[in-house]
Amino acid sequence: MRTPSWDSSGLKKGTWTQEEDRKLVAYVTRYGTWNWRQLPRFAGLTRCGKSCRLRWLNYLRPNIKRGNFTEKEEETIIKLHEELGNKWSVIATHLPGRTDNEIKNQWHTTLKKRFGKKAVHTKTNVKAAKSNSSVSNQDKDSIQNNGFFHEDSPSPTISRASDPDPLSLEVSSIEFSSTTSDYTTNDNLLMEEGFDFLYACLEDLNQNISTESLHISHGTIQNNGIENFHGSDPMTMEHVWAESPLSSYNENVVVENDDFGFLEAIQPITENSWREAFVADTSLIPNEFLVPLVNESESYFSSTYDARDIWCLRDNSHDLDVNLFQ
DNA sequence: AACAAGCCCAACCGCCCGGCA
DNA sequence: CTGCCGGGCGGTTGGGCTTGT
Repeated sequence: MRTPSWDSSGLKKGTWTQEEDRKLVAYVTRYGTWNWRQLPRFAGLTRCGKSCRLRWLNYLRPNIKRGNFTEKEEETIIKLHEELGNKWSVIATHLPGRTDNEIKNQWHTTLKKRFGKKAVHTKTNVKAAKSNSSVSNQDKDSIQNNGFFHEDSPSPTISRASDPDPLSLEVSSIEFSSTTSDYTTNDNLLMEEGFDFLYACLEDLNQNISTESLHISHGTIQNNGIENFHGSDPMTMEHVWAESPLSSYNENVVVENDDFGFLEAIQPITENSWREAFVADTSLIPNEFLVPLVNESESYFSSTYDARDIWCLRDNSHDLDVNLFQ
């Protein structure tokens, strides 16, 4: 779309490349979106945080539904737009898998012309929509929590029986059931070329996950060279887990295979999780999923990266930006 | 085939709001 | 109370794509 360019501060703008997408996906699936502004630096991206956030929310996150809008979806948009006005994010909560941006585009490009004259909304009903909106915070959270649907949310699990877009990034094979908190695979899983690494992991994950009980197999976490960012005492996994944004979700999920520990991050996180101290537990990171911090010239998924190199955790741990952990 | 016009949508921009110190 | 920070949101735009001539 937009021609890549750089602004005065050296940040890249314009169309995202596949490589940038890979970096962002790899980083967010492992670490979540703890702080959008800081994230690009640690994900090896020369983008502003806002741009990363937008790219993730509108394009890369799981459960994004792409392709043409169905008649039913269009009806819903028209109806809700009559009711709510340009509250695209609110409307989006009624259309699982659709982003506010996509709905907005659909309205401006197609629906407005067809129904715009009919669906004139007044200031009054917009106001009413604001104060009386039937969309609860929970509904909003369900679509905003890192792009994942809250397990308590009424939002349905997304199924994509119709018009799948072969180019879409469907990581929707992970379905957060409202009752069992388990994973199920979706035979229709489609991955864009270049993301098969996630596909492969999801398959393996499915084989290695038990839903019976919570079981943490890790022992005491070493400080890994990061000192005092979370207290001076060595932390136990229980502490991390208790403080983890994941702790309130999918507590029945057991990751038996540490190799896929990074996929824990693909689960919903609490609203404030990004504000919490960032814990870089590199012991769980398979090298091939690490995102390089410094050297961008090499392959990002190369096994040549050592976790401690990535996070500057060897002898030069003092190089680590300690502000990140404050 | 070549060109123009319009369509479409990813991405950007600027403002707003909530949380926090 | 106030100012700062960071995410959310709605409006707008750039440019590739499609369609019409």
